[in-house]
Amino acid sequence: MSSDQTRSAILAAAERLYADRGFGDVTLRDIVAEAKVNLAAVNYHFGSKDELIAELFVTRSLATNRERLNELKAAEEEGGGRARIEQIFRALVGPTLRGCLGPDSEGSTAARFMIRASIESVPPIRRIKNREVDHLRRFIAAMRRSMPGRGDVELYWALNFALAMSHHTIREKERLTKLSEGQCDLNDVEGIIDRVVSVSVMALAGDETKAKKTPGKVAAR
Amino acid sequence: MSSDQTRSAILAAAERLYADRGFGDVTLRDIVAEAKVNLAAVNYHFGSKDELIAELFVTRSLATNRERLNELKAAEEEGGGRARIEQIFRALVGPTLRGCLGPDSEGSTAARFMIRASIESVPPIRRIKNREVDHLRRFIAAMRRSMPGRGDVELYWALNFALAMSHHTIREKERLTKLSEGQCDLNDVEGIIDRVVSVSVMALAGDETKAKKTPGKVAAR
DNA sequence: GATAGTTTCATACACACGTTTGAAATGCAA
DNA sequence: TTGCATTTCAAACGTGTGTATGAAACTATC
Repeated sequence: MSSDQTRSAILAAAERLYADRGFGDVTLRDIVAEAKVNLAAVNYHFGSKDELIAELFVTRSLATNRERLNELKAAEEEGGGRARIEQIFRALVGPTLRGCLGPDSEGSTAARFMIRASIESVPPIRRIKNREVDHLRRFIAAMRRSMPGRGDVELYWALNFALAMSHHTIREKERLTKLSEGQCDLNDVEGIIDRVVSVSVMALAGDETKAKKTPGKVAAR
Repeated sequence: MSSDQTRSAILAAAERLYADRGFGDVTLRDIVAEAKVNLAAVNYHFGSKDELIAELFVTRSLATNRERLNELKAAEEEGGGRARIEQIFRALVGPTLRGCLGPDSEGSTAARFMIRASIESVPPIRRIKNREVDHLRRFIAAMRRSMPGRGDVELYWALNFALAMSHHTIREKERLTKLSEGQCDLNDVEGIIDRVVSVSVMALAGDETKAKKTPGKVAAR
């Protein structure tokens, strides 16, 4: 058996098991059993368990980031260097939501793995996530070009909220289904993207006075 | 030493250690060393490690829920049974944000513990969170009374997004600080609450046509 | 087909973990 | 003080873990 076959058998088995049962409940012995390879193969090919997890996450994460940037680039070219703000948000949250929700969501191991990674947040994955800042800066730059009137702070908050809605919906999709007793259709991915994008745009474009400082009534305590 | 002293020494030590180093890195032996009690005391007083964690989380979580409901109740009484929608969101996200962000955030062990619980999501805590649905239904009911015109689905989504923004901001506060190079002031809790509430209101009250279905341009792929 | 390099394999290591045990100490009521 | 229940303690148990080892099997090159 060639080396690559073993490597990818391990990767596939690990991703499947992690997706199904979470990081906490899956041991190397489970993985090698599923992959039908020897226990020592993991350390031989990946160095350690953490590096295996990291490789899994990096692969999927890079793919998503590439999709995001492609959409962003397309939107900017279409607008001659300035994408419409709505399209920027769409490029930001679309790929993730499409990947993790929707029709493939149940079938796709990759999607379920990324959901797990989002929920459980194990050390090697956290380490990688912290390097994602550069990637997000590209979106901030695009937003700045798109809405030169807004201060940077407003842009950061809008981006933060867009990611918040997107990730939280993925993380808590089961709770939302349960809470709404099935009334919220988590399979209608495009509808969800529309919602998230629409609210994100409102968060940024909405009432300027409100966005800067809502005097608001202090809640009773 | 009376039984209660040992119990609370364990609780305090555990909360402090979990808050500082996370659930994954703290063992029972660390806890009993910090609490200066015997190893067996944990199992004697709590039954198991998971039950200790659960008790910690339940205590803090009940306190937050109580605060939330108090604010909600006050708002509804003030409005004669119908709270303003803005106040409902404020009651929902205010206590959590105030607890986990702001000036106490660094000092308060409880706050840092709850942030950890939000980030790491360990099994016993997940189990408890799943029972939180009933609590959220009270807010849905209040929202329904406040805005009888809206369909339930819209209410569920708005509540989902409000929690999303609140929790994500807490979870990722360090990344947001890093991304914005300190320009987003995570210590200005009331300002953050204003932002979250304002966007939540917009998500619900904003353009009806938009909220139901944004035709929107399908993103380039 | 001999040789060097790569990959597999069974096995064991070392250890950290949560939990259990049974005796000792302590508290408390009669 | 006696007797009984509660609480503490040191020690060990049993298990599951990631990792290391060294020999065997395999592969490719000459």
